[in-house]
Amino acid sequence: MKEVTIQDIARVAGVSKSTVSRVLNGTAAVNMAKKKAVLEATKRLGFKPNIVARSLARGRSMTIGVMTQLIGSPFYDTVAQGVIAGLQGTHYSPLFVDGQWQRSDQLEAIRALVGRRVDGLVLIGGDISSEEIAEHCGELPTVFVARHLEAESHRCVYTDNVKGGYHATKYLIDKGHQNIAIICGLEHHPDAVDRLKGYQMALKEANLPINLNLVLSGDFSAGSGADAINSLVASSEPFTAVFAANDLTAFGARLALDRHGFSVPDNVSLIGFDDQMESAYTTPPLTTVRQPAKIMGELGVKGILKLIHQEPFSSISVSGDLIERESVKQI
Amino acid sequence: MKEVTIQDIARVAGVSKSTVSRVLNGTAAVNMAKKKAVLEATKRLGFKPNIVARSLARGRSMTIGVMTQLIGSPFYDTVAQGVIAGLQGTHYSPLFVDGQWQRSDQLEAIRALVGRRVDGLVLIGGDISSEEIAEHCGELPTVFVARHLEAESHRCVYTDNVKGGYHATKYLIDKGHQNIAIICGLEHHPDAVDRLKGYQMALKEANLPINLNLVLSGDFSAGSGADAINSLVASSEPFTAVFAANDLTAFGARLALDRHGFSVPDNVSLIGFDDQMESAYTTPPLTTVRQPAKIMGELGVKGILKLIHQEPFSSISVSGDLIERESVKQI
DNA sequence: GAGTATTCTGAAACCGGTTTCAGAATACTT
DNA sequence: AAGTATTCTGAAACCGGTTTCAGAATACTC
Repeated sequence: MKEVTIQDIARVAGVSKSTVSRVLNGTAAVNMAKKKAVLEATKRLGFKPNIVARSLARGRSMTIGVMTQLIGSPFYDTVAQGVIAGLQGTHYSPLFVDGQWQRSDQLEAIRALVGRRVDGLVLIGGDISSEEIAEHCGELPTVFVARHLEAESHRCVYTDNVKGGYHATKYLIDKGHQNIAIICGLEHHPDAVDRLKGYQMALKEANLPINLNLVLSGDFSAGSGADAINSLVASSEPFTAVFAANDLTAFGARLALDRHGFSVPDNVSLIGFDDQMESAYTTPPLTTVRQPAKIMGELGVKGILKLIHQEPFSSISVSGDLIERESVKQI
Repeated sequence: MKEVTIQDIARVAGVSKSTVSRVLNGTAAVNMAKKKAVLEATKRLGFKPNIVARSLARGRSMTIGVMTQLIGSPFYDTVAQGVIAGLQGTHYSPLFVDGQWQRSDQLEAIRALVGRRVDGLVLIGGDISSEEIAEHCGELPTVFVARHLEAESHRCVYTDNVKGGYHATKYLIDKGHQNIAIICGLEHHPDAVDRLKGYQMALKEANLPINLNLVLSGDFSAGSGADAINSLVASSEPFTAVFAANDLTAFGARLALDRHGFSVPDNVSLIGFDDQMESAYTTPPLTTVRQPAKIMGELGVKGILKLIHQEPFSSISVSGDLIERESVKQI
């Protein structure tokens, strides 16, 4: 099926290509009669502009490339939703690629976006370096969301994970807990190390010792949460509260605690991080640190649009709120 | 920053554009020396092909448009992951758009993809009609995933939701339950009506009455699951088991049951649908009907690639497995 | 009514690639 | 060595739009 082109319309309407283009884009005044003829032909032939050709000619594609880490990850998905929402009503549309948590895939994904000549890049999370970004993106307007890079501190939207980890831990301490375990996220993941840092800060501030037997490794998955609890219980190290690096980990921990006969929150208090959709409906509902993921996505979009229009933009740090539900108990 | 073009390479390597193109694509034999010169210039200048221009010239974009319903929905995200996995290693890359569950957004999204001249379309879920598809997509190779349209029965990949609903209900009946409530999904959503149909089928087959007081409305959200249980309990209609239209609904139901003092599974058995990631870690772990979402995504990709290469393809129905965990008890 | 300013419009160049076509260079026959 | 087949290669056309430019048509001055 041959697609209808601007040329066809020109022929039918009895004008030149240029005039058709002008009418369709309103880029210049056109005689009323011709304008009408063009519009009618457009409608009659069912013309749909070829965006590829237009992008090439204009040198702009009106798309924003969005790299996410893993479609299906509750947190990153929510950020992505914020990006979608933020783009609503602008003339830009998002083009998503998936980094699959892999450095190589991320680079590949970015290359694909750059090759498609996106007008801007929103990178959600990930762990590629400033140098790699510079090499691949050059002058392309770029904003980092849910990530804070020293060298890019003029264009990041992020939450302070140290503060978040601190708040969570402080909250447990204020509730009278002293033996607080932490189940960490991926070892080298910046968010994970920051949350751990916050945990340590809060303990230190309260003059509580940092007991390495209570620092459990994990990888942000539910399974790792369960494993961590299993090994903790096996070690018979006493504890009354657990801070999980994210909600998913908390879910796993919660089940494992249950298996070992610990009730949440009566025997053990549990706090998560993220506030994913399901967390309000676990039994008991999970107390957690909410990251304003959607808002971060929206702010990222605002930022990229500013950069595209050459307006100034600088990093924004949004704060996570502690959502008190029922998984933590005063002792 | 001016991008490096094929013309620049031609100049540096002392050959014509055509030759550069031939070397880069391997479309024709080229003298060894020139080939080398071209490759070297390419590397030295850091050439990155302009995919927009290439797409225009080739008339193919090497991208597959993927419309999902809502980034962040556990089930659809898993399908999307299958699509990503299926495309791995092919030369196609996915371009995601989000239908936001809205008919208008879906049409808009499809228009955007068609305008970008994607080579094929994978539509995950949604509720636009065959006619609308025909109008917007024309001859464009298209595959429907997680959806079964009568008029498109030559290109769908779907699970039999009637069968799934039947299995779930039958399982409860086999466990001795007679008063089985169902919390439905969105009223006009095909998956929801099919699951309800399966529920009714199983009851009828077992000669159990269909008690309309046990048919609760819902919308696939956790909140609607909780609401449904609240109104069910308020009605004081006796029940011993609940079949939720999806896992998220089951989570909400589980919490509400807990609030009303019903223990799962001791007082009430609960079964879900989808088997989303979190379901294995609820307390108790949720018995559910697993939809092979990822596999469906992969099969969808296989299908679209076949269609693009003009090979035959016909609909595939995959079956959901019942995953027995601990939320259902024999009575 | 001649001269100038404005508004329209089509031809042609352009965006950055691919592909056709025909001629040049080389290799193979006899 | 002449004739033919084969392999390479560059010029030019093309993909489907946008934009520049210069000329045509119209409107406005005095």
